[in-house]
Amino acid sequence: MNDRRRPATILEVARQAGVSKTSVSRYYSGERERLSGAMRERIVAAATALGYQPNPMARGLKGGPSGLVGMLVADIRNPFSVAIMHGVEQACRQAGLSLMVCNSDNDLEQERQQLALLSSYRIEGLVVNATGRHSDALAQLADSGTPLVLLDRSLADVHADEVGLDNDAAIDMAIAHLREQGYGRLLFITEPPAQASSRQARLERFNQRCRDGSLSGDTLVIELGDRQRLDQALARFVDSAGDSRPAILCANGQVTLALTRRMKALGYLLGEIGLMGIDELEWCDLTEPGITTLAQPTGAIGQAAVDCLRARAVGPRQAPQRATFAPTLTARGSTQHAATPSVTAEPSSVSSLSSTSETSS
Amino acid sequence: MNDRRRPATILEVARQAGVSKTSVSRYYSGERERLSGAMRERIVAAATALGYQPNPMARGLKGGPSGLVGMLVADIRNPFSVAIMHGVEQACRQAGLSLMVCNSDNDLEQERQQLALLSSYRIEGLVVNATGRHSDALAQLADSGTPLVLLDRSLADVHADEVGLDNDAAIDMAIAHLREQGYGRLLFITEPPAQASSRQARLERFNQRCRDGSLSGDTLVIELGDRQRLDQALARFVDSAGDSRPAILCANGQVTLALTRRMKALGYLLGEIGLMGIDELEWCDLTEPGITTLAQPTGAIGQAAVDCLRARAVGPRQAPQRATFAPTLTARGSTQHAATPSVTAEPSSVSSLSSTSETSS
DNA sequence: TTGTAGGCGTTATCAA
DNA sequence: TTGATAACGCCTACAA
Repeated sequence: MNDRRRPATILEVARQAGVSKTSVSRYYSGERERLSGAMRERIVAAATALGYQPNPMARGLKGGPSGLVGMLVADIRNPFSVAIMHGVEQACRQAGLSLMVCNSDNDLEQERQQLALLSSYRIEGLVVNATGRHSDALAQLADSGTPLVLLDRSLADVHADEVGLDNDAAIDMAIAHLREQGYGRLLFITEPPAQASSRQARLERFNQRCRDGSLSGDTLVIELGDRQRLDQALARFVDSAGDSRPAILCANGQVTLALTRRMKALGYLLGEIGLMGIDELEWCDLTEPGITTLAQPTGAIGQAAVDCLRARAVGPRQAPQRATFAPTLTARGSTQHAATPSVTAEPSSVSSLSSTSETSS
Repeated sequence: MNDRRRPATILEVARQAGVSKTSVSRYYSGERERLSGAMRERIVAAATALGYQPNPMARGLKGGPSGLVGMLVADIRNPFSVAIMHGVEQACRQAGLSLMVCNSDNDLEQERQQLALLSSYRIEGLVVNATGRHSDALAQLADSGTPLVLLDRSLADVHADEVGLDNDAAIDMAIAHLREQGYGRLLFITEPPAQASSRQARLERFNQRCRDGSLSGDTLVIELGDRQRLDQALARFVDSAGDSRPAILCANGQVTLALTRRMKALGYLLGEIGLMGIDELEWCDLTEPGITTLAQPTGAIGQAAVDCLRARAVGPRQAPQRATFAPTLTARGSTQHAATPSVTAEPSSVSSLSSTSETSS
């Protein structure tokens, strides 16, 4: 077939087919209808013989649609990010779009660069899981008209759609479950919320529920690396519980992981001290007695993100939208103390209370 | 600054600076030295005022270096793939290269498309974790001169460097460890090796060691979804052990996960029946009594991949290279039966036998 | 239905 | 040390 070092160009196809560049171009630009049958045949023949494939760079230069969607992820090693990415990808595929992914690794400078790279490739939309700090690059991109979707974050100064978990619902579900299970004293643990709006939202909601209800709750904001402080806080919290049963609510999967580690290491009994986390992790049913989680519907979130992009690509400039999704509760042993007999029989049998209705606010 | 909808072009910068396009181009193409001080100043001034950034598309059209490296991953949801990706990324960053990632989701057609996309963007190199099946697209890309590195796979008909685990060493280390721990009867479980060369290599080595040694071993090739067959095979294996202690060796992280699930569900005692897996997973120390693993040095592997790319970009056409890395053994409770007292004291204290010397074959 | 010509933003060649 | 000009591969008026 194509033995040349360089890929075939439209001109070569045209020559080989004995037609003009224009006709070949038309064939590949969705105007096949306007070509005669004979013309089409000659073109296909020549193109396949030469192994021709349109060069997106040249295409992009001219300003046509690129069929490209970009995704910028803050931390590729976070399983939650990966799950969302997979959702976005499937949605793209279904829509005939290609997805290119960059990882900013929580580095602002990286984010700048990746953003520049992505935007320079004439992407038709960008799905961003921002590092959270203020980013003028992002704002600029949004202003330039590129459809933008913010995942699990909202940036005050950036004009963009937002898709993510219904944080209020999540916190409420968690609290309700923990109280139902007989836990009277709660500790909410989160990484520093800084500019990460979803962390803020969860923290705020928890605090709010502490204030307005009969809830006896406390919060701990902590850098996950600070093992010493975590251990101390843990001990203090457990001691302070008094008659109430203590339970811990983890703001996300990373926190759940860190906390499970520490609790195991310090010999706390899961369930005796309740443990529950936002984000489902593949090992939650493997570590005895199983960890209760609130799973985010990552597929739906990814799909929604792409939907936003496409809507914005077509329609006129609308006000930023916001789509939130309720999580799914999977109750396991970590929120079940000895005095509460029930699902304990089979470790793998879990009660799954799902509520995946879409909401908007 | 730049209020226009469209990003500034080199021509606009040139005009504003009162110089020619060529000079501006030179400034951004690493030929700053050849410009006079005054010229440089005018250019920077104009460029920053306009917020100018070279357009990679136009650059790519002309054929200059793109500073872009592509990575094609077969399964983005596999933590091992993600770990390697992170390694590749860090190496790229260090080398001043940008990385774009595509996921083929184990789909051959997807792989084709992503490949076309990536290659059309004039990437300077491609790191591929192929789906494994024959891919003429890949072969073509390699022939076209794009530096190519195959991760954890080798494709007979593709001319490319290969980087991955030293599979023979890994199997040998695993077997040695298991025997040391007193396990006399071994079962190696793998997903269908089909075209996945590393699976094949591991399987073959295990078989070979069975034949030439006093090793009493068996192998199971299984589709992970087939729970029923897995359970049966498990039961049969355990029954067949007789006097010897049985242990299972998992070919990769996915297998380890599936097997841990089943063993827990079926009530087998980890350690009583040995369990060990290639690939380290974040929960291996969390599920009692801890799972013994052989961790791949993903950072080193990623770095090596990028090194290959760069070497090939500079140097002349060489014969394909092959770099393999030895894994790191982390012994945990799953390969320690009651009769063997030792590390059991502290769950978090693990004995780590590392051997990260690079080898080549 | 088909073809011609010009331009997208950049780099490379050649001349000044 | 600089600048004019011709590609690069494609798309898109416009013309036939």
